[in-house]
Amino acid sequence: MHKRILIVEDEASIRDMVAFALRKAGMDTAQAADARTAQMSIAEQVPDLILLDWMLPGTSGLDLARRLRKEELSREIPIIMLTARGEEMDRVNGLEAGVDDYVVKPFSTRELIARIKAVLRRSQGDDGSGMVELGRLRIDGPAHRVFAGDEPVPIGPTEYRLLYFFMTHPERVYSRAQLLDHVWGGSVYVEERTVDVHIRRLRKTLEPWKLEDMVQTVRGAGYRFSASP
Amino acid sequence: MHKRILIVEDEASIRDMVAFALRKAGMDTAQAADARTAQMSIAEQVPDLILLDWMLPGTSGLDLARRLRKEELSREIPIIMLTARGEEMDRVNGLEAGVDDYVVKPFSTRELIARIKAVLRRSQGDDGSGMVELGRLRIDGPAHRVFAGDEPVPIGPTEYRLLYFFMTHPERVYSRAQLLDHVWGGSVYVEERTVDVHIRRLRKTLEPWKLEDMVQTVRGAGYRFSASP
DNA sequence: ACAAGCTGTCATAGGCTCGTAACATTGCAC
DNA sequence: GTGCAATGTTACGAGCCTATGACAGCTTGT
Repeated sequence: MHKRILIVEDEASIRDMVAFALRKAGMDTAQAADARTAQMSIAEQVPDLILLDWMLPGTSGLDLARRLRKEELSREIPIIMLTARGEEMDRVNGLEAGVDDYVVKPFSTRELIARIKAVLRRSQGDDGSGMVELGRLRIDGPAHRVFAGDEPVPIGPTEYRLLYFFMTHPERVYSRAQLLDHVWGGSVYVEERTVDVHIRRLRKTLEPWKLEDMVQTVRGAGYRFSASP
Repeated sequence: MHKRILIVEDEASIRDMVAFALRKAGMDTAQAADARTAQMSIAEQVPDLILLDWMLPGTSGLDLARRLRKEELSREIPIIMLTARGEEMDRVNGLEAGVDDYVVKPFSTRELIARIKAVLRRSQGDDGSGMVELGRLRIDGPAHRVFAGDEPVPIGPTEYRLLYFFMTHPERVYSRAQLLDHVWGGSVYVEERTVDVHIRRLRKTLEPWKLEDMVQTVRGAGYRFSASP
């Protein structure tokens, strides 16, 4: 099943180059030269992943990323930022905006494709059925249910979204701001500390199955979901 | 360890200028004015990277690139193409031929060197995934985690940053002042002896895996991180 | 309208880290 | 071997970060 990648980049030569490489790698591509076109393209057909240039005429890539995170339609789409050399220092900002990964120009298409595949793999639990499994935990997306072993786990809406995000993005640290962007959606303003509370609640719901250790605190950085202690 | 760069360019003045800049940047250079000479040079000593002019008398740079990709000996050598303005549209062809990057003339030597370093870095196992490995130690940047073999190593924030710096800059001595600058970030003032304490703490966290000898004292100079005793 | 379930915020408690100072050791020059 | 300088160790109080429980406002279902 071919993945659809939306390339948002104002420089035509780079856009074409990337599009060519991706098609050769068996992906479908759509292109946009600016934020407006990008949003129209998304409205028309939701891509599986967005490659987003940092510098865009008009609305910057970062702004567009933030905006996409606020829309229900586009919140779940993974985003990879393309940044020029020297813009690396802004990584932090991008990560806070809920960007999934970065590729620094100049990049080889091989590297780019590897990253794309990595992000797609991460954010899809692999089989596209909506089922994700990690350790003894299993989450059934379509059914909106969580299982520990065979037993169903009672869980509230926000905790469910949080857990779902963690299950689809395991083994990686996320700051409170990132979690807010990915799980809450950025359109709402809530205190960062609120994340702590929901982490606590998630741990508590996992306690009966002794799985609370999967939610790990990384002091000074954020939280991580992992199968290994 | 100096990298060897082969410059394939018919215009002698450009060739010399580039060679001069690269040597100043601590790289070794070899030169060739045409495809035939280039292949002989490679046969004699395999370079770490090839700078290849797009336009060459006789066999074009693109053809040479294709040819090099077919040879077992030269298949893995990264290639950077030098193209004149207006030739950008041909990027696609270059990609197809397995070119790693492009630099458009006229270029500054600083840019060229940056590109070379970026490509070399990528070709050396730094795949941009944020994973660093040295001896039995492995550090996973995105996950913010350290492993000794397969076991996770519990580690605090500062020790983590210190270890991360060491892992990315191994086999080299750093004074306490340098470590403060790189790990603590020059804007804070702390006693130099504080470094000693953190070195001690780092060694202690590595002790359970008998890896404490990787952190080595260089009396009168500072500390060094190394895989060999 | 009422009950039950959720959520975001706060205040407080609890732990963990960090930078220093003080003291112990080691290495080196003479 | 002596003595000085550099490094190793340990202990500790302050400060920072997280965990936790309580609470009032909301939403949903009855």
